[in-house]
Amino acid sequence: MVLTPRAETLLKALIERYISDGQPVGSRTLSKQGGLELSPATIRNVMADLEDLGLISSPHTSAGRIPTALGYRVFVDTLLKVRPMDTPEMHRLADELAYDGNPVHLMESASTLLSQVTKLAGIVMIPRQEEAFRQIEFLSLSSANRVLVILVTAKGRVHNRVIHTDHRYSPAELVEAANYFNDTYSGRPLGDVKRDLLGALQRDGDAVQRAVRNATMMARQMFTDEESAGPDVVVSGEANLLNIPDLGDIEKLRKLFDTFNAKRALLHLLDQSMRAASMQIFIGQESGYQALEECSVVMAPYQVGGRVVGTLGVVGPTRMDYDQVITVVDVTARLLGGALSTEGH
Amino acid sequence: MVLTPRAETLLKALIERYISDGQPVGSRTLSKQGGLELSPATIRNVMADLEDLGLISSPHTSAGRIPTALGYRVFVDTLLKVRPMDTPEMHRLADELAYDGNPVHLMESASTLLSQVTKLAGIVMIPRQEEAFRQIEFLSLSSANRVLVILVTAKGRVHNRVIHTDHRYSPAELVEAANYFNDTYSGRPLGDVKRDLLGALQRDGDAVQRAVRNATMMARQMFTDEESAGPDVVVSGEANLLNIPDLGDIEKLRKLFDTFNAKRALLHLLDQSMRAASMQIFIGQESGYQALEECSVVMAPYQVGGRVVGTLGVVGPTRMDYDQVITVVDVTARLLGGALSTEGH
DNA sequence: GTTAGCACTCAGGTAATCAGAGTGCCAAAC
DNA sequence: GTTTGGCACTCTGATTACCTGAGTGCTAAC
Repeated sequence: MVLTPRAETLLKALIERYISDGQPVGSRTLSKQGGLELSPATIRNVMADLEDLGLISSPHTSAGRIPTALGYRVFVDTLLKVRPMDTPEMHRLADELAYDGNPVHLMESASTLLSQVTKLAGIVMIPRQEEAFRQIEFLSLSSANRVLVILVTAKGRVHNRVIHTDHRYSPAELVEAANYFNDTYSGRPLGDVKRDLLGALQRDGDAVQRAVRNATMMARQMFTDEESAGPDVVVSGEANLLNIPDLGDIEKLRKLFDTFNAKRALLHLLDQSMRAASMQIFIGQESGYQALEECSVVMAPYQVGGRVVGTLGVVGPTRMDYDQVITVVDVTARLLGGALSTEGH
Repeated sequence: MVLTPRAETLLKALIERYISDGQPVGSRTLSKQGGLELSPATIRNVMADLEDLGLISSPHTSAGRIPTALGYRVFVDTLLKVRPMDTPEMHRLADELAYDGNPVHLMESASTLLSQVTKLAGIVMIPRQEEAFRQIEFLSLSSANRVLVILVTAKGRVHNRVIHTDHRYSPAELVEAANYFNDTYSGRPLGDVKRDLLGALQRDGDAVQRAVRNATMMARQMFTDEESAGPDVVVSGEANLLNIPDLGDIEKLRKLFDTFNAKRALLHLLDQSMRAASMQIFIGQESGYQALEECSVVMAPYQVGGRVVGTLGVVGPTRMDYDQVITVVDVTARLLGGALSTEGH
């Protein structure tokens, strides 16, 4: 599929017009504002070619043409020259990203930012990275037989949990238990630690010292159904999608909202985007999900210290302002990565 | 406004019919299945009376009648005999309420439960109660100059935060600081503690011992912009509302979704419900919020140990199945209270 | 290759018509 | 006096017919 330069500019003009108007675009309209000086008739010829190539189509005989998914694809891949965002605008965005030290809040803030600027739905994935064990502490609570277990990971994330014990431990016992644990497992991935603990269940002999047994027992409770769940997703601005006439069919909207709630499909897309390590755009059915068939998804991974740690993006109707969305997603990804790397270390 | 018994049963029949059908109800329909043996003409007479009282109205001359907000009010207050839920059904609900020890998960679970059973939107408020201080611990992290502050409240909730210090503290210093703090503030409300800390800023003289100064400084960081925010709200099942033909106007839906996101209106309603200490029902504009004008809200507070600690409910169209919703909300409130009070104590 | 002209198609709006559902009211029946 | 049957009236919603405007494809001329 090779397009003449003229066909290209025509296609570009048509798509841009359609994106801004939402109406099928006819030859006359294009002839007047398309930039190139051609009569409607000529334009009709070119449009017929474009239709043969599957880039545009007409909803019915006597309406103008609208881009197909393939048309958008070509537009996005080869016609769209994304202009870099000017610095003042970028600073404005950066200011919106409130960082209060809590990474989850930061993600939420990024998601709202995306949805507010684009007027579409913003999504941000918070990956639960496989972290390494750093330190565990057992803290006796003043009420009987309860111990607070605090787990600090190598990245400085803190998990805690109150567990019930069969008897009251002395502070000394607790310290001893913690020491054993910290010596043994420091630096090991959490997954390993967990596996070990479950294995320990079996080989607990009488031979093992009490401190070890105590530590094992308490730590095991800590790890039991600790949210080992998958990564988490923040979605915001779904309500924006209600505004969009393209998604007129309420049934489609419903499916979309269900998808947002289920989040499985989103996770999959986000995951793909993680791997891709650069911006990805899914147009229409390209995402492979029925509910997203009339939607496009623009996603970009964000990095901290050169490593991809998560991904974010925007979901909207196929007819979205790709130009704007792409820059905003790109910039937000960079800003988010930047904000995260200023996190204490 | 006093209704004859006949008018009452008629109103009841009409509303029940309208709730299940969604169509304006005419005299013929009512004559056939209304329970009472009357001709359409008679029924028309009674209906005219009901209309004069403002309990029902007709969308236009030749449609049947539909209940007004006032009509629903009377229906709910005096006509509806809510039957208690049967125990097997109740157990089924109880099973849905998964309690994994995390109260927030429990609330989310309750909200989903509400929305799934009623097919409407469920809301649960998680009040940030004013808690009392119980215990604070400072834990030296292996990386330089970072201390993990752990705060345990009287109710056993744990907050933690990593703070940066100007120099490295020895374990002994940390213990000393914690001891000072625990001795001084044990049992005091968190608000007091916070106030004290901010005050301490001023009267920090050289006279004060080092341990005290250290403790104050670290604890102050802990309390700084600790989410002192208001209570939190969990909303789920909003997507259910997309299904409902009553809210046909997409603009209204949008407003509703915006309201859910903003949550301010909800908080206010929930707050009212907290005070009321028994179930409350807002029909149509009774809630006082524009966005909820075509909605009803059914809320009930839930209690732990006889004290109201939060409130939950359902939002749906004015034309909702009040009978079902009321029992479900009631039962869920009791279940949630029950589940919460099995929480360790 | 480009353009003007022309016949053709189709969606969407407007108006007219019609059936169905329901009401209000009056007079007769109970 | 309450209830009922009957009848004229009203209004919605569906169906149909019609018309206009926008747009196309094709052909022939430039």
